[in-house]
Amino acid sequence: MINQYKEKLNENGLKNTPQRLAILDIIANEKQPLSAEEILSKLNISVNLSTIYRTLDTMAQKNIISKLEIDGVDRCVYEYNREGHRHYLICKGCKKIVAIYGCPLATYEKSLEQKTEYKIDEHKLFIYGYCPDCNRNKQN
Amino acid sequence: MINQYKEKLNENGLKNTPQRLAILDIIANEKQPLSAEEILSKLNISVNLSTIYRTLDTMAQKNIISKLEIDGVDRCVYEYNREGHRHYLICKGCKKIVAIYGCPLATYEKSLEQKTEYKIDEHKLFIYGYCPDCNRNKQN
DNA sequence: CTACATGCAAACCGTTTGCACCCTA
DNA sequence: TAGGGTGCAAACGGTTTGCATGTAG
Repeated sequence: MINQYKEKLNENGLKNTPQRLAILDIIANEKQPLSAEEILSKLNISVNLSTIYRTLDTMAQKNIISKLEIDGVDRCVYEYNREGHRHYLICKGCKKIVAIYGCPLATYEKSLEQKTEYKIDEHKLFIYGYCPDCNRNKQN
Repeated sequence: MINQYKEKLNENGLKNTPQRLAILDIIANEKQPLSAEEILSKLNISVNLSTIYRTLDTMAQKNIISKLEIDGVDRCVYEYNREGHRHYLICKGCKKIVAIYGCPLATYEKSLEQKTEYKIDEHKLFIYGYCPDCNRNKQN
């Protein structure tokens, strides 16, 4: 597992450092996107916040992870780049962010490209609501 | 036109001030979402930036306008609430934001609600690409 | 006349940066 | 041992806030 990370870094011309391995380990094992502070709090070794930001930026540039700025969420979150296009389900109560795989928009995108004459290359879909827990609490 | 704005403010229990009318006038006559600074630069009268932010917040709370934070765009933009659900087409070149009416996601949302057991009440779709102008320039 | 609005300046806060030191390859 | 990586502290920049003053109703 650690060796996978080392290879991932090597492939991308990044040096292996304990900080990078620790950050990569956390983000690769987390299903939900995490903020820099959340990563900090999950680290077993001490890493400076600015190092975390720099590491995340670097990895995002190498397409190892993705950086997300979500409307209604006050800080950037970062997520390991797994296979497959995905969208996000955001709980307005607890702010939990869940990735959703599969996408209903491929043909829509094509038709939009024709209509608008834009060269479309990407889209981001964020779905908002209340998770079962928060929804239950709202009722009370 | 000005009277429409006055009524809109009255309806929502907001006092009529020259600042509010001027801001409302600009945002209601603009098809693209605007940032606070852009509104400032379009104003004919002098209004303090913090007043602009406060006015926009107030109007957003009253549902007169919407506040948008878009991934890849560094500041908040605000838009007059017209009829109809809409999405946004963002040019990665010039950062221009265009609203798109019509939505292909109604049935998808329903199915997702069943699958996830979330109470879904909203979604935001941002489509990224290059506008005809920027696309042409990219080729050169 | 009073409660809400505004202007101004300072604070906020997540993120970025400059620089000296460190350590991987 | 050279060049990238890290820690620390300070800067950044869009947005927010406290407070004194202004003004709509």
